[in-house]
Amino acid sequence: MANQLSQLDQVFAALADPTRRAIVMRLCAGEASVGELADPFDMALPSFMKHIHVLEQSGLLQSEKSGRVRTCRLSPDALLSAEDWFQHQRAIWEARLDRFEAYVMKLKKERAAAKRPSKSAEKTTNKPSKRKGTE
Amino acid sequence: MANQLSQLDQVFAALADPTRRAIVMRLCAGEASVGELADPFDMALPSFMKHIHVLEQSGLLQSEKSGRVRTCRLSPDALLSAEDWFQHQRAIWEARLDRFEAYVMKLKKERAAAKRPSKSAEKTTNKPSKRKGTE
DNA sequence: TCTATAGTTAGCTTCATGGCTAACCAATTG
DNA sequence: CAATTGGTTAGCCATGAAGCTAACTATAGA
Repeated sequence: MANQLSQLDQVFAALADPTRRAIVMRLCAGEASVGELADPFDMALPSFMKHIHVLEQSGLLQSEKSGRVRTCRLSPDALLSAEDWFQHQRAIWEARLDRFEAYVMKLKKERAAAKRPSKSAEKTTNKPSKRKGTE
Repeated sequence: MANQLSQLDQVFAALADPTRRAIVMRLCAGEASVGELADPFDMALPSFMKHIHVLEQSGLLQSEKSGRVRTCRLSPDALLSAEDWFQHQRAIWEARLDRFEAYVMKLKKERAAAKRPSKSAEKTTNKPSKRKGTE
């Protein structure tokens, strides 16, 4: 678990660079050699290889050399684990937001009840307001 | 679009640091002051403020000062846009994989047909394999 | 075998990042 | 008013990231 966090460090750091993000996007469409990958970029090969290495060390990329050509492919596990992190945070955030909404709703109701106490007062109708609206 | 990429740079770079990821996770549970946020970390306040600033500039965090206390909250748009990036890549990757699977399936069928041409080759078993099981 | 191709290694610059201390506002509070 | 609290600014330092060139290795092809 603590190990995974350290991998998250590397995955996010890898994806923070536009060149590396472009490489990942390209590899989503299928495997390619280093030369093919490097071609669209105006960059010396050693510099480009550093990016490949960063991606490989982060676990986002696997490569294999046969003859004199190294073929790279995406290894999606790291990508998925990063995506999971987002989904987890979003779940927590949305749960909190649901609670907050329920709280505001309760406040509104109490204020309304305070404004016209002639009406049936503290009704405390707990409307869940489940708001699953994908947004 | 190109503009968004530049924001992705900042968001991913911000999330590459475990301290900042912890701040984001904490803020998912609700807003907090700088002091409250900094408390669990063994770090001088100016250093910590740099992290806050990085998060704010990436668009992940909003803050507001009232009196002498600055309150921070998460602004989820940046988080969502990063999550969108992952989902987009995964969609492409899965589409490619489905095509690849279909291709392998076709190869298998052709090989089976070549092996025993007497039988009427199996009907095109189109198993979509929609792989929605990821979660 | 000779040459061109595809990567690789080594070593160098430059700049950003992440940390620190010290000093400095500006609100609260006694 | 004086002291404390909460944050801010300025400036320093060490490390690492991102780029380059030059030289090298090893395979493929003529």
